[in-house]
Order: sequence, then C-alpha cells, then structure tokens
Amino acid sequence: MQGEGMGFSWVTLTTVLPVCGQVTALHSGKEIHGQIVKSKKRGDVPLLNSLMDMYAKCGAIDYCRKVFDRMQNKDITSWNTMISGYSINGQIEEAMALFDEMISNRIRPDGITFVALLSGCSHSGLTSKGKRLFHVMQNYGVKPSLEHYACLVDMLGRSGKLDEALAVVESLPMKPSGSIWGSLLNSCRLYGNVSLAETVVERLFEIEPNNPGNYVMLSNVYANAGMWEEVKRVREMMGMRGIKKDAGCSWIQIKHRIHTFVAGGSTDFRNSAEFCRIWSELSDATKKVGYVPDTEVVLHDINAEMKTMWVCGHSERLAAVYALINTGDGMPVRITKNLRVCVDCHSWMKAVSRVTRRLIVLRDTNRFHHFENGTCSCKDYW
DNA sequence: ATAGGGTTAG
Repeated sequence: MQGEGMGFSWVTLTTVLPVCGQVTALHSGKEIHGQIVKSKKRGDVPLLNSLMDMYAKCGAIDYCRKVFDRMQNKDITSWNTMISGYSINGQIEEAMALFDEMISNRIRPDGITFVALLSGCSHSGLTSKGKRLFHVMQNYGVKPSLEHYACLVDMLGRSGKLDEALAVVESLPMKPSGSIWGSLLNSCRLYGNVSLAETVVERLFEIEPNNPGNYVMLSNVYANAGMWEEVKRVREMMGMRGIKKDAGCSWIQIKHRIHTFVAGGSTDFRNSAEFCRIWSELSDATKKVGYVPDTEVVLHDINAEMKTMWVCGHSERLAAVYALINTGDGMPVRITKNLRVCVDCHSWMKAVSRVTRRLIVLRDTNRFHHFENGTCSCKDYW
C-alpha cells in the first residue's frame, strides 16, 4: 500500500497490529507505532487498544502500560487489554491492582475482564483467590459463562484438586466444551491420574475426535506411567484416523526477518563453527550453575543418551542460540513457540539467562516466561 | 477496526 502511494488510515493499522502481536513481531509492531507518532494526529481508541495488545502479546508489558497511561480516553477494551496483558505475562498482582483501580474509577467490568483475571489466577496457582473472584463477579452482574467455568476447572485441576474439578464439570449448567474436558485431561497428565484420564478422554473424543493435541496428551499420560503398549495403541489410532500433529517450532524476529527452527534443526546451522562454539560455552557454563538435562520429559521409549540429545535439540534452544549469536550483547532474546515449553528447556533457559546475563522472553502458545538472572516470572508453576 | 477459555511426539 505504501509503495503505491495509497497511504493508510487508522483502520489499516488497527488491523495490522494484531497480526504483529499474534506472531510476536515486536520490531514490525514498533515500526507501526513509529508511523502513529510520525503522523502527529492523535491515535483513536481502537488504534491505541490494538497497539497495547501488540505490546502485551510481544511480552513488552511496560510499553503496553505506557500507552495505556497516556491514553486520554479509555474504553472497557483498553482496561481489559491491560489486565489480560498482565495476566498472560504472569503479573497477576498488577492485574488485580488494575482491577481494583477500575472499580474505584467506577468502570464496570464485563465478562472478558473476569476471564482475564480467572485465567491469570489459574496460571499463577492462586486457587482460593480465583474461587473467590468467581463468586465476586456475580455481584457485578456478570453471569458465569462456559469460558469462566473453563477457567475454574483449569484452576482446580492444575492445582491438583482433580475431584473438585470433575465435580464442577459434572454440575455444569451447560454442555461442557472440548476445552473443559481438555483442560481436565491436561490436569490428569500433570498429576499422573491414568484412570480419570481414560474417563475424560472418552467424553473428549465425542466432542473433538480430530484434535491431535488430545491424542498426544493421552499418549503422554500413558508414557509418564511407563505404559508403552498403550502409547503404541494411541499412536496407531492416530495413524488409522489420519490425525497428524504439527511439529513443534520456534521463531525469532531479527530486524525484518523471522527465523524459524524445528527440533533437531538444520544440520547447516548445528554444524556451523559459531553454533558449536556457543553451544559448548553454554554447556560448560550452565553445568557450573547446576543445570542437568532432565530426560523425563522425553516421552518416547528410547535410551538415555538419545533422550539427552533429543531434549537438547528442542527448537526453542536452537532459536535461543541463534539469537545469542546474532543480536548484540545485553539485548533481550525474544522467542516464540507454537507449543508449550518443556520442563527441561525451562530450566535450561533459566540457567542461560543467568550465565549470559540476558533477559530471555519466551512466549508459548499464548503466555509468557520472562527469564532473568536464573529465575522465571512464572515461579515454576505450570 | 481493537480485548476473552485447556493442551500438544518427531
């Protein structure tokens, strides 16, 4: 459009910014922000809302807050975007504080506000606070919808209260969705409850028979329990039904280019002199600060050496090494992954943030880990 | 035109 001399309107930018957010293209998002500043016209509310959302989804929560604070007019979307931004970035205290501020400013929260808060509580392990919130929201005239129940079930299950979670699902005033059963299945995986997983999956397959993630989760439940025959059965079932899983991949943006990595990586990159040098430096340094590969996360029936090779080749590590090589010392490393990070990569990232003194911001399917000097913003709660 | 719910083998 710009090449054709067409120019652009606020509507143009309002539609492009969410795309930057979705793929974590912070560099591109900042360029658009630059266009807004350059135009000297004040951005309107939807435009600034989508600018905030872009920053939040790129893990740049401080920039998001800056835009929010400078907005002269805010609507409910602005407040919700800020709260949800804090929530997905693991800053639940800030989310709660903003909610209080909203209330004292007499802004009426809506269903979306509570989805943001509840899912934040769930991901930070604030179970009792979340439960209270679930009741409190009804005082604000918000009736719990399926989405709110999904948060509640996830919150209970994730903190190990599987029975309580199941009881909620069974007493739901509406038909449970795939995400409700899926969340419960995930909790069974976290706590190694094979028999409940089997009950749950029966219901889940009625609703989402073609969702590859459900098969993988079930397979992982069995693998964790060492039930390799069952693992095989699940994989054969997938094969028979023609269900394929997208491979895990990670990417980073450097200037205008997006660099993508899959597990194992390209041999060109892994054999390059720079890769080998950084890799061996990191191996020594991370070992010194106590990092030991945890091969428990490799849910395949293979030997220990292969397992170590496998975890160390996970796509987010390759992306991290590439970023360390190709960005200036001290610059934050920003990685996005299409799946959740595994436990071992999580501890590796902590160690790397410490030995390189770099901030590492890792976004998985839809939330963030901020690694700094050996610790993570998620406080290791999954 | 902007904000919201679970998860994932290579």
